[in-house]
Amino acid sequence: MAAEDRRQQIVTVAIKLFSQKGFRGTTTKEIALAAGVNEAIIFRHFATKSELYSAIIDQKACAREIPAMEAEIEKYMQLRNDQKIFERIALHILDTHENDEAFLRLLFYSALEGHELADLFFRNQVSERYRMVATYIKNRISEGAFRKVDPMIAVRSFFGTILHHAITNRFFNQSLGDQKLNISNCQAAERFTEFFLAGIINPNYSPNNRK
Amino acid sequence: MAAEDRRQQIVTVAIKLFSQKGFRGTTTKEIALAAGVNEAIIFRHFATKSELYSAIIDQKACAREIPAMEAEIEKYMQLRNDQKIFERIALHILDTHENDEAFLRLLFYSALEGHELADLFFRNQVSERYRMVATYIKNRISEGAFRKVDPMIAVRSFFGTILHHAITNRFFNQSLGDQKLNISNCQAAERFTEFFLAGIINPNYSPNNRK
DNA sequence: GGCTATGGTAAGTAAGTACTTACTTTGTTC
DNA sequence: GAACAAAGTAAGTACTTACTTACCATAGCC
Repeated sequence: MAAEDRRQQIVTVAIKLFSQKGFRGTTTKEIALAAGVNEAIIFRHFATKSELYSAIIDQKACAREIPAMEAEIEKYMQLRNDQKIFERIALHILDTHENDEAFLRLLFYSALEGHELADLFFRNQVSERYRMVATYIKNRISEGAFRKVDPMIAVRSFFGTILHHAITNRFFNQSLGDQKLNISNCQAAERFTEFFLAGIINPNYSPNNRK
Repeated sequence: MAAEDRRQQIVTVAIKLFSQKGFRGTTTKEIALAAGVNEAIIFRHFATKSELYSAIIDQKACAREIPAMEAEIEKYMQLRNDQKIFERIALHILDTHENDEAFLRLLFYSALEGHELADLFFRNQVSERYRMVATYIKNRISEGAFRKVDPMIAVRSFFGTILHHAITNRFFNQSLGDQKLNISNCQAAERFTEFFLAGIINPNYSPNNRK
């Protein structure tokens, strides 16, 4: 196998294992076994185990988001279609976490073990999205469409709701007994968004009669 | 030192270390060093490292909640003082996580590493609290005081908001750049509750004129 | 066919790891 | 103060860890 392919294969295998057992909990021997090569070739491609982790970080933390999704949200923002905006964001988060469980686990391990992945991800991706949504909410408030709330409170409420749903379903669903909430991501996005918007929309507002 | 005291001391030290570095990431030698004893006496008190973890679980997962707090909430529920109810719950969660960071980390490590602590905690504590709040919301809806929403959606929204705030502030505050939200737990409880209630309260309701 | 670069391996090493053994100290009881 | 149990220790054991060394195999080029 060509060097670059092997390198990528090792990274892919390592992502899976690190996400399952953490950085400390995964041995280079296991990675080699899962990749179907001798342990030594890992160290030919990566000087240390940490360097392998760094390669993962480069690949994951700086991954560009699907621009199609961002464009879609931009469009809905211009149209002032509140329901669609928040529904789309929610669905994106829920789907991402469902399709890439490994990444969610990797993020948490990173935060706990003190690697830089979680920090970089927050800095590069989450923070930016928070800002975007906060700005939109601010605009809607000044238009009179939303009640006068602290945009950051609203943002945390919304993202908190969605993330909590994703994490709870992923990690703790078995533990919840009869308190489960087994609905599709699509439904969840719709209903959490409805609930959120009902709390923030200004009931006295009509688009033709701005404040 | 008496056996029971030493045992408890080892557990206390182990909680701290496991929460910092995880079960797999903490060595029995480190625990012994931090407890100021020889490694062998850990194994005199606990047959294996796992048994030490089990002792922690017994102590943490089944810890009785402050009954005073629960009584307080019960009282507010009877008085139908919505703001106080949710504010008190929120404050309890935020304060718990602030005062016992170790426990939050222990829970996450447990969920990731697949120990039973997280599961037990959810089963014994979280699930119960979800049920209690969901029931209250149901009652308020049938009284006409709250809008007709799915109580589970509302519960996840509320707990999600609060937990997300606690976790974000604890783990990722440094990474958020200018998107920080540095307010006291007291303020956070009050404002998140206000925001939540605004979304769920039935605007046409007055206590003397039930549905 | 010989030469070399490259992808691969077997078999190490030194420093941990959980856990044990054989022994010493210390406080209590009579 | 002798007897004895409990609290403590130093120095192991067998195994695993990240990382290394010295060696093979094959493909491409002359």
